[in-house]
Amino acid sequence: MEPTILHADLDAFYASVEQLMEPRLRGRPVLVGGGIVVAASYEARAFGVRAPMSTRDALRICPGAIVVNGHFSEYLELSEQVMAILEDATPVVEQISVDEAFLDVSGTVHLLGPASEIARRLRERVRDEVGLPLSIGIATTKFLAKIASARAKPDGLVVVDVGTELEFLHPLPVEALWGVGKVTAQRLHRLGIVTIGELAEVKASALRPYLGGAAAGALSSLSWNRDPRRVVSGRRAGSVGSQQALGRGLQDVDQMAVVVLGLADRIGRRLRAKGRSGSTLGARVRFPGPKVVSRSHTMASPTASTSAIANLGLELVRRALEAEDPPVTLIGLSVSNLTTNRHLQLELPIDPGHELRAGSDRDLRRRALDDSVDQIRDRFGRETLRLGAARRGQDDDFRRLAEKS
DNA sequence: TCTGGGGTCCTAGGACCC
DNA sequence: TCTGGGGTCCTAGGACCC
Repeated sequence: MEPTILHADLDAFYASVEQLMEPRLRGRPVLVGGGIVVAASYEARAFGVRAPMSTRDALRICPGAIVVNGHFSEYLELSEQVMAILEDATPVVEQISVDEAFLDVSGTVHLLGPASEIARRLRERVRDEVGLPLSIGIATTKFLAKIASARAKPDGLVVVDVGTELEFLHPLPVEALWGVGKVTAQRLHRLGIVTIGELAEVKASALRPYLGGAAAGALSSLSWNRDPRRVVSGRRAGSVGSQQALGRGLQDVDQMAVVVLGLADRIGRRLRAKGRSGSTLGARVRFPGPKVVSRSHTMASPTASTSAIANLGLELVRRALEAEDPPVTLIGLSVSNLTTNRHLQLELPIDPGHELRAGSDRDLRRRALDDSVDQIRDRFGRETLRLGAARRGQDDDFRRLAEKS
């Protein structure tokens, strides 16, 4: 029997896309980012460049590198193409970021052949049809498949056969485990635990005082390749946020208000484009050094309105300033406790096609929008406050539809 | 040590309800 | 009035991931 959980991971995704779009970058060290390196091509990694590293440091160790700004909409587009190919192998695809997904092929192996054969064909298709290198790991559990794909890079395939999992896992350093970062690794090292095999020797109850209950239990299980998480398709985001670093920092609350308005605008647009609203608003304010203060507030009803997010956001930032003095080096806002706007989804199917085609004409778009508001009014008998928010959301969606047609 | 921006999950205390 | 236990929600902070 073969393992059937795949972890597919595009290699150095952003940098690979840049090399795909710009032939002169191929075979050369490429850094994507501005102040810091967001992604580095394998040619740059050979010099020791890692993300996130300041571009200055990266150029010092890799002087020949070419720095490019990201093309994020292109990344999204290619990501969607790749995900579509993955979905040909099984409907059970769980996308966990732009460049990564889990697949469970247990339901399709009888049609498409063994998992390793499915993986080989997926890699080939992504290479031929999209032009990007894809690495795949295959194992009996999610986290082991992820470790396997990391070992497969660059541009490879690694299968951890049934029965050989612990042999594969135990010699690896604890940092290879999903969920072990710098802090946890240090705590484990202090206990004399360096490899996953050594971790497996220790009972979860003995780790608990150092790592907390959840982490102790989870890591202990993982060290024995016990990972009950299923591959789940169609996950939806639980929060939408935006943040902005402020260089040396802002002193003036009025200047902070401008930043907050910009963040609220971005978040509001994205929420409305997704047809969602949220009822909890959180603000994160960073001060020089490692000091971060967060404040949050839960509203009586969800919103996707830019002005509501901006007003409450500014209030939360003010409250954070009671705990610490400026300068403020970063402000972040995020909306969570998301719900889906049913009004919006209910009304979207109407199709005044001829009006949408005239998408550049703002008035025509508005009229199409007002038509749908009338329909909502008919159906619900009144125009509620919630409806106001949904209407603005439709504006974004209509614009997208208009641009497509 | 900081440099970015997008997220998830966990912990712990307090308020509140039954 | 106090004692007890169980559960949910909210808030603040932290670790981690890509």
